Amino acid sequence: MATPSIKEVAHRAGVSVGTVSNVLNRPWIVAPDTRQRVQDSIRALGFVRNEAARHLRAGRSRTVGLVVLDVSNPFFTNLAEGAEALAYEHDTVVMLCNSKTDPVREGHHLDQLEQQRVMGILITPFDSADPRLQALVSRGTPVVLVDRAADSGLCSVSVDDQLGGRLAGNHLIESGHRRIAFIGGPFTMQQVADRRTGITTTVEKADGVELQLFEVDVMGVVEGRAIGERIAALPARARPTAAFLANDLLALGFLQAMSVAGLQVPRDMAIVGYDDIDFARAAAVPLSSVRQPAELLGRSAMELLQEEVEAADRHRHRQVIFQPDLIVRESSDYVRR
Amino acid sequence: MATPSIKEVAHRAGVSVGTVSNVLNRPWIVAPDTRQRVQDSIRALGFVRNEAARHLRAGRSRTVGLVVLDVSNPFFTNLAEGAEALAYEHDTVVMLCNSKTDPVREGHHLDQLEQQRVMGILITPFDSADPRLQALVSRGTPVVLVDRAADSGLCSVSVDDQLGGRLAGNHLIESGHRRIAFIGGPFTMQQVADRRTGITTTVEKADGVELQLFEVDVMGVVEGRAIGERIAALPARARPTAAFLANDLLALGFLQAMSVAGLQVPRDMAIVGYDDIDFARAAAVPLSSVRQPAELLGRSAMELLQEEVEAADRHRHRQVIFQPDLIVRESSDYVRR
DNA sequence: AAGCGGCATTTAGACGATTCAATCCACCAC
DNA sequence: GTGGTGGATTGAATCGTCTAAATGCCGCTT
Repeated sequence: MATPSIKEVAHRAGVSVGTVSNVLNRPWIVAPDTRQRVQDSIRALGFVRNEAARHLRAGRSRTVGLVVLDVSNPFFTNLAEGAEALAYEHDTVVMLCNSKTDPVREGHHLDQLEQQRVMGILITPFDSADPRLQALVSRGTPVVLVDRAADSGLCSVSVDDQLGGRLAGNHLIESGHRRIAFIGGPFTMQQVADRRTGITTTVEKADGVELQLFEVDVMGVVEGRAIGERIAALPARARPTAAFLANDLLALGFLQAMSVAGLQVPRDMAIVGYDDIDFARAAAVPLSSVRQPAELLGRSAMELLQEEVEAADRHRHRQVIFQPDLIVRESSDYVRR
Repeated sequence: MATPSIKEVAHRAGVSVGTVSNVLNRPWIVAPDTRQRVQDSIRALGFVRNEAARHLRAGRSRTVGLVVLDVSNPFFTNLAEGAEALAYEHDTVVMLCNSKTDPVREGHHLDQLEQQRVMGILITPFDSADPRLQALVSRGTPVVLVDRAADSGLCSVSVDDQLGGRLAGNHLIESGHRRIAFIGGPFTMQQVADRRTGITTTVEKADGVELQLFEVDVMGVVEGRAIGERIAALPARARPTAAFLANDLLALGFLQAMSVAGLQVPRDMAIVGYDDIDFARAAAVPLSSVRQPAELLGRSAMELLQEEVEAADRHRHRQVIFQPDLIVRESSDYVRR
């Protein structure tokens, strides 16, 4: 009843377990007729390899962990698809884990992955300085940071978030905005901090532009809507005329709040999001957004990991950085006099 | 250098491996000072349990596979979150796999999961009659169908898709539409077939209403846009005045195409989608949609699986069916005279 | 006929954790 | 002093697969 093992396959084929294993792993060294007999036996019994046993024996698994901040953010699922595409070619499996921007959940997933002795971990960490991450690495699990630059101690694949912030900032300032909101969070997250730094430096260089900061715990549609309501309720005089949001989910929620509050986008409020997810262009008012090459990020991260795993000793950590693009759509396409 | 094993922990603590294992699994039977010594040793060496070994010994893993049709569809990520929430409580891990509506990829994932001897599999299958699925089950892996009703041979959690189709159909007919398009695919997928049957029966009961069918390979934004362009190009006389799309991604793409083609929604074209994903209400024209309780689906499926795994022998397969709700928003809120 | 090379196959440990029967020891009762 | 009791600990077998070394076998050469 239970799944048959290699032993039963061997018995039925009248050979030893070693031979069966050879058929499975180096079929060419087995005599053709023996091979045939074994293969028949495998089929007849419905034998399925036991990955746990292989893994135990081999000492390393064929699974890669991918820990992202939010699976319901299309940015991360696109990223995951990129990673998985490459994994597929290397006959490895991707285990997608959702930390929900929660260090506790993140830690839990890392523990699980380490116990599974995964080949390696791709992670968009909540905090890349987390000592637990360091410990993980020092205990021998290769880690590649994704969407987050590492210092020389790790491989990483990221996008220049400060540039992203500057692009958005420049665009809004050039469009004549003088009160701009930056919305994102938590500010301790490097991605958010960098995007903020980017727009901050731009604003500081310009004369008479004020930047208002709004922090959220989680960057989802709901939070964007909430902040939007708060801002819409401000007296027009104090209210920013443009908002730069640290991701598109926030921006979409924010946009909804504007429409509910009866504010016109982009006339009363210009909006720029981040990530350029597919839904951005389908929004009520098509959303301007800073585009990141999500799939490429995932793919490159996996590439670096494969490299590290295979080269093992002579591997040098690398930090790959991509450039973001600003995509201007209707939501910010309005020049303020 | 390599991760230490239980043996080294035992040696350092001056006890046998059995004792270490006891500290890990039944700490209360170990004398307090011995326990302390072992725990210190564990900490000092940075010992991490080897899941592969545990699994091999135990014969069953603590992982559940979840195979969905499209991870970038928020419906499925919501569903995944529901499943994972429950898994978390049971100290099990969810492995999220993306079949991309491709039987080959689906098969590949099932193979991988079976090799890993997962506790069980939750799957939204491409084709629930697939003999491979049957084989999998007969070899002993518990399977629960998700978003897809099973016959008595399996547990399943689904939503009444025919009802969903009828709700959409009634709504559109009552709004005065006489030429309605149904768009989805592949038609061989049960969910799609049922939604279609639902609207078809409704249309047949009404006088003088015509239903036009459009089939797509994959239900994504891109495909929706393509079909939208095709339909927008029809002469107004032949063009349907309303479209019911088998998921929201299609609907969002379709909506975009309407706007590009200069057709007003809902006046020139009413639109009803399916799933009611978060983005539906944030769309250019807020989208009417048939809502499915995605998280609940995931949660319930996991519940059934846990039940099957634990009760083992005295388990009776159950088919849980939820009811969908029609959410009417602006995209179909227009009565045609 | 003995020896040898070469191929096909077998044998026998690992791998790391779990578990259960067996052992050990201290203490108490008689 | 003997036997018993019970709690703490140990030892050894086991899970399924892989692999390196060993064996067996055949035919060929010398």
